[in-house]
Amino acid sequence: MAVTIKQIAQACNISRGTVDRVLNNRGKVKPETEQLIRETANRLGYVPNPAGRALAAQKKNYVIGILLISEGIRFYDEVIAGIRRAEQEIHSYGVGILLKTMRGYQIEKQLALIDEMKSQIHFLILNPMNDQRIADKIAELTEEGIEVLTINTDIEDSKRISHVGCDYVKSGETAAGLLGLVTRGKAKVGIATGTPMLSGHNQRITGFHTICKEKYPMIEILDIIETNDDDTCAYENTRKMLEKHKDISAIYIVAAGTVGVCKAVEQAGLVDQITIVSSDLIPETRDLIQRGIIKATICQQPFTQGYKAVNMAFKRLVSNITPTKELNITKNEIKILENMN
Amino acid sequence: MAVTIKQIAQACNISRGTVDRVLNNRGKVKPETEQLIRETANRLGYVPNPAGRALAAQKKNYVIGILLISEGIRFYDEVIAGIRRAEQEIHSYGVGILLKTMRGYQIEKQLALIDEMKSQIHFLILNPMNDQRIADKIAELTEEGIEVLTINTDIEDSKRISHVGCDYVKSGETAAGLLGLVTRGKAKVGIATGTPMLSGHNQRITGFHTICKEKYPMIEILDIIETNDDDTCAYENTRKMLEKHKDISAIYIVAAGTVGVCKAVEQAGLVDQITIVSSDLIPETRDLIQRGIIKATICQQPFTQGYKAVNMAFKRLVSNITPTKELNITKNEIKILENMN
DNA sequence: TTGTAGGCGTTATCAT
DNA sequence: ATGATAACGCCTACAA
Repeated sequence: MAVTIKQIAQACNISRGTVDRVLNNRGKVKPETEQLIRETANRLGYVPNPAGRALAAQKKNYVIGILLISEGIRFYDEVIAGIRRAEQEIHSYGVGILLKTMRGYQIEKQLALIDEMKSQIHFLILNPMNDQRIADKIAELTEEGIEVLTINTDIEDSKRISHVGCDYVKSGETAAGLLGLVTRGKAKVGIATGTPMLSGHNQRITGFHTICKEKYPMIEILDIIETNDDDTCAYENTRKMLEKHKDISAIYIVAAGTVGVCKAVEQAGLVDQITIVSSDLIPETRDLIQRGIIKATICQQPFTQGYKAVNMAFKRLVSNITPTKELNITKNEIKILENMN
Repeated sequence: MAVTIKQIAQACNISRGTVDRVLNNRGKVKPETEQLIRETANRLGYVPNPAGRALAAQKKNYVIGILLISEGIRFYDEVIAGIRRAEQEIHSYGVGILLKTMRGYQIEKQLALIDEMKSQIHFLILNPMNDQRIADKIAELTEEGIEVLTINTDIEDSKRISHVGCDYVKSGETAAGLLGLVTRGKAKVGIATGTPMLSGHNQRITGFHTICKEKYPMIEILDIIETNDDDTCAYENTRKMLEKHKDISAIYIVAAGTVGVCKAVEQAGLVDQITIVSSDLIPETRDLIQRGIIKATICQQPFTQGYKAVNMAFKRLVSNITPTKELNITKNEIKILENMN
């Protein structure tokens, strides 16, 4: 059986309370006592019992706040599904979830929503914009004892304790690697990105570009258009691109707007000529794969992102366990018709 | 806060002990009391608190037995890694793991090992051979209060409470689907299976065959050889196959023996002509992918299989939670160079 | 600075 | 058939 605080107390001829004070750095312990306790704890290999901790932590009624820029973006449905699943599991431990969502990328709005949530939460899972003011807000929250974990998008030089998300560069590399295989290394590609304002989108393009250059020199990137993560815009710009470049043989869809891009390709009657690789898997994508329009899509485990983020927050609050890794990277999964689901 | 036994007891004007007896079906309760308690529990939405249960279960010193036919098969390294990770996590709950491994497919040996473990364990995770005697043994254990969960390979018509493993048919379908994409639907394929004695191997071939027939009529299966999951045998038989069928343009490696197959292809100087798709990802496969010999491999989340199996056993023992699903199917992941790790 | 005691929810044992 | 009580490991408020 595992070592307990009680056993350490006995071994040191001291009370449980004091051992607890040392092990949880609550101070007010004589240095030599502390020394002794730490040594015995290490010697016996003490590992806190999560069940005990959870039980004791219940009275605190912890709330985990979550703020996502998810409105109007279907991708987040799965992230939220993961959050809900985790919520069920932690509910019986007396920990609750406060989920807020927003639409669009306005810094002020995000700051305001964070402030609004602040008083009701003990931890924040944030889908941040990459801006200094957000980083400052994270620092402020941390000061006040509310730690922050970023999800899906990270933010540079901030005090967030950890990040859960995919490796966007590798996502682009995977898309290129797969396209290289499928086209036998020879293609003229049009890239449909979301917006250059989101680093994740840019990183995907970087990764895609790198692999093309290094491994598939015969894959040529003809054009890069923006969809603004919007299908109408995607349709319009793809249509123009197809008119401009009659020799396009492949399209890499970096972000949302998938339906619009594919509509343009279909209407131009180019389905058989153009190999389309997309990103993420929403129901519409599934449909397009089933119809053979999209050949493959690169996914980033959105469910896992939501589930894992909540679980890390939970462990931090209830079991006082700090995330071991600063970066928790989800897999870049290749989905084709046969392994889609 | 969630509803507790105590609250139910108060609401019914009765002691916690009785409520516990009802909720855990220990009998010795007056029918009308039972009725009342069940109703209030449902009405209030009682969900047992896992932390409380875990704490109380500790004194039992549960041991989860695991028996794998893993010796000499590198694939299982990852399964075992998953088991070890889960072991660490459940250790502090006072639950231990007893892992036994065996080599080769002799029914008697497996039966003997199960008997040997029986007295020391409270649950068995089994990698079973598909034989009636094993099914009978599972029934016997279940009778005696030791429930059984199958891992990686399932067994028909047995009393195992659940199964963790991949969908082998879909694995084969995925391999074919990917090969179809890469070869643009036109290939002459040689299949290297392990042994027709293992249903998983056969199911992969079935899936592969189905997709070829339905979706890629121009993919022709020229030959099927056996590797016996052994590299020497794989090398020899691949060599012969390559001599016999000069026009082979792709190979699907169904099971182990990957290194042997690839060695034969390399020695025949056919690396550039033959597209190889394999199954699973051991270090040697990784190397072959890096060298461009293998283009893609279909994986089945071995780590997750081990981890999940132990966790389900743990929950069953400690929290009295029966697996919701009878089948827990892991994903068939497509790995190419760029998303391998 | 240190010790004591009670409670978190569940289960087991012993008494009634 | 039912109730009372102690125990699991941890945390905390209060007492010393």
